[in-house]
Amino acid sequence: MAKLRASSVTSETVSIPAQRPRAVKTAARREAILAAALDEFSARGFEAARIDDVARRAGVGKGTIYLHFRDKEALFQDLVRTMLVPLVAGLEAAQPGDQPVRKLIESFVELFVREVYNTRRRDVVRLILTEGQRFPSLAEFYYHEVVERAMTAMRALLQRAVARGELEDDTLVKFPQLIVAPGIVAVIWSGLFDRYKPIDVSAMMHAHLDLLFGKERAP
Amino acid sequence: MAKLRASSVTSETVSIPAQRPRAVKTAARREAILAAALDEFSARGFEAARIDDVARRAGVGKGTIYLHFRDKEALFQDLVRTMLVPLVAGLEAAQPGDQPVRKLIESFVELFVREVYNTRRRDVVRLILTEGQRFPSLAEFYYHEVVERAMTAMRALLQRAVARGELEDDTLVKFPQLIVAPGIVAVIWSGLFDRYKPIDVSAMMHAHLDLLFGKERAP
Amino acid sequence: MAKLRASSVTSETVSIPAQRPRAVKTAARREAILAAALDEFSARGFEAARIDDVARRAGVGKGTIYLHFRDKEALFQDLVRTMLVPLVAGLEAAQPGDQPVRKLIESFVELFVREVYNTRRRDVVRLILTEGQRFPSLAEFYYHEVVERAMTAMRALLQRAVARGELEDDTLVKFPQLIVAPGIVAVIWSGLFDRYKPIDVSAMMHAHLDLLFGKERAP
Amino acid sequence: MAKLRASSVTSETVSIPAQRPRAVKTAARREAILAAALDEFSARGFEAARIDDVARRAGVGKGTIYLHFRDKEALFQDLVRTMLVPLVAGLEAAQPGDQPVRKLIESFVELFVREVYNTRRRDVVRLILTEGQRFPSLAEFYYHEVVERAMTAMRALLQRAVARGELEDDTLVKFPQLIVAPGIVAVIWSGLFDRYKPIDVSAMMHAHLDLLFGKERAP
DNA sequence: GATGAATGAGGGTTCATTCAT
DNA sequence: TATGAATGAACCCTCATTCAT
Repeated sequence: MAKLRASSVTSETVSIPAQRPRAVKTAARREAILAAALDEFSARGFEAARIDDVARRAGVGKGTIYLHFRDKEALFQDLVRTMLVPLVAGLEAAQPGDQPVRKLIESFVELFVREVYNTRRRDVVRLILTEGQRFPSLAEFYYHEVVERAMTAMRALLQRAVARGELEDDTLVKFPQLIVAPGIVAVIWSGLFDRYKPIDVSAMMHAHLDLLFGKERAP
Repeated sequence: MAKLRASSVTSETVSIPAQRPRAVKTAARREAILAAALDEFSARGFEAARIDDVARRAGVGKGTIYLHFRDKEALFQDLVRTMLVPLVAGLEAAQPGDQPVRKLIESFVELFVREVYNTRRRDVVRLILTEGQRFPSLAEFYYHEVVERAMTAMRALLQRAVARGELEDDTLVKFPQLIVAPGIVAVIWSGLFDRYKPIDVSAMMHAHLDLLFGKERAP
Repeated sequence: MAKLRASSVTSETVSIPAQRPRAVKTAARREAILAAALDEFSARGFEAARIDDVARRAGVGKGTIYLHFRDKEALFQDLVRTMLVPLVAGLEAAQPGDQPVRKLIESFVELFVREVYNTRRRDVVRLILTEGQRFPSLAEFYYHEVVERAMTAMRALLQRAVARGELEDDTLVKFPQLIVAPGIVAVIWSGLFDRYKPIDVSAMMHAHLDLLFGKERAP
Repeated sequence: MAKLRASSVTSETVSIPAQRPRAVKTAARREAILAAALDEFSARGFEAARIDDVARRAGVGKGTIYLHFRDKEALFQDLVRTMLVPLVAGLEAAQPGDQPVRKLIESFVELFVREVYNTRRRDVVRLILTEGQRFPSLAEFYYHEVVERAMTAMRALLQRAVARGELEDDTLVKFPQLIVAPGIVAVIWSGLFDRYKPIDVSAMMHAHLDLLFGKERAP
């Protein structure tokens, strides 16, 4: 599981307003803008979010945003890419080793819960799901850089599970989306219905794995 | 399966500009506006959609829209409710009879594919998923009127399946969302990635059922 | 004083929806529209008043208004002329006889209070004062048909008062507006400040006459 | 009379587009907008005036207006208050000294003619008279801040005139509005009828004073 | 670099007017 | 004659983007 560590992913902004080299201050500003943009885009959607509010929230002038991002759309796309690409990198670095496939997938699920669902990245993922259609280049990027690669990796893994007898047949190999479907649903659900009925992602996803792989024996 | 027919749902507008009573023409106009609105909202999202374009597409003057809907948001919400509520009614009318639960769920899945996924209603569902967060009243309506009721019905059904021995345990009873998750994912996917890799919902959902209930014996 | 009666001025609408000759019904409708228009124009001003509200208030369809008046402005101008012209006619019919001038002017003041200030005509006068500037043709009409004629008549009267020794000099002959100024002010005041401090026009105008002509001996 | 000087009131905008601190330019812009707004509101009335025209006339972009004023109504109300409040302050600073009351009132009349009637403030006053009814908060402000205070001051003055024997009785004390009535009428008249018969306010108001206080002996 | 005042295209909404019924 | 659904010009206001300071 340690192998699935997404190391470079925990970039939390720390602001020490003391004397720092220009480059550092610039980078910090960029981070502040991205964080503010995530807040605003998540709360109101891409179109309704106002650059003015992003600036205010980031504590910078409106013009400053345009020093870092060409326009509103670039800010949006950079935001999405900046916050998800490192994660994907982490994913690809994962070494199957010789564990049972189910364990690996469980690790993956836990990584998702820990590093995505329980962080701001959940909002980024939700933005892709909700706004992606209006940004074909983003959808394309995300498809080729994330979805396709993840599915390929997944398929290899699942194929191995079939070969090992961990899975009865190759149904999942054909539709690896089924593995992540509950995660997607949880992200959507949390945006729409959490106030009415919060969802326990971790429990749901493990239940899901039980259904796919058979119930785990109690430890 | 016939019992899951959603009969009154196929209202397609046909325009014969001949002599028709005014009421009919007015209703037809309303339908045209709703259809155009669905197109525009789906293509660009709520915020970016322009009333002007809806009007043009519907073949009416801009002011006419305001004779039928208080404002842009009312148009959006009416659209969503108008197109989904009849379906829910159909769902609730479904009689379990004495069929195996799996058959019932298959019927449900097929109804979804036929009456939602393969129709304009897929776009309506997608609009809820993508815009619902910005319309709390819509999310609330949809949660109480559709999600909650559907989950309750589902749970009863699944409970019966457990009692009958059709399901090994009550995992699904706890997370009935898992039944529909692939459907949700398919709706999202079709908006984002269909151009890169179209998805076969029906096959995926049946594969999903195979995983949950065990593979069906070949017919 | 009886000579200043403005007889044909009390046209209050009475609606008997029974069988009436067409012409009568048409005229009644016109009256209803004018009455409604006065309400709306007075309450909101010419620009802000909506034809729709006038129609609703008059109990007719919106289109009906256009059967009686060319457009919104014609409605406004007809309204003003319809309700004031008969009054002016009454004024001109006044015969000085041989009464003291002060008595005549008092009669005039009382006519104003009774037939203008205490009736809907006050609102008409206010509309002229507040909207007249934007309707040059109305201002012109009103100047030539009412103001100029009234001033000429007034001047003749005042000249006589000077000749008779009822007035010390010809100051008022030069500025007959001074006679009516308090009436104008009262009309304006009643629209702006009556809720804070209602004004007693009659008392104020008689006080004004006392100042101009000397205090009347107690009766 | 010098005591009634309304000194800080003659702020005419002078534009030297040279190097000026931003604050100055911003203030100048605000003034330009107010001046343009007065033109447009006076010419067409509040409702009919277009923000676009105000902007064009002020030589600024449309959006600029909204940097200075919340909306059209705020622009209107700020305009009225900005241009009259300093004057009222001037009024209140007036010291009666020991002059005859008539002299004081003459000074006041002359101040009105000089600083109101012969300036743009006449248009502001006219706007209050013609639009005030539709802006209750403005009417209220104006009543409490100007009318009421002015009337109180006036009454004190007139009371003194009675005590000194300058006035025969307290008629004017009861209706101090009679003092200013000709001024109000002149403002209205100038908007409606000046093109047909211009009015000599100063002469009219002095004639009015003659009538109230008795004719002045030639100097 | 950083700012925020200024801009003006754009879009939601209103409402006078028309005209088919 | 009477109606009110339909229209679209008009207009207020917002907000992404620019640029002088």
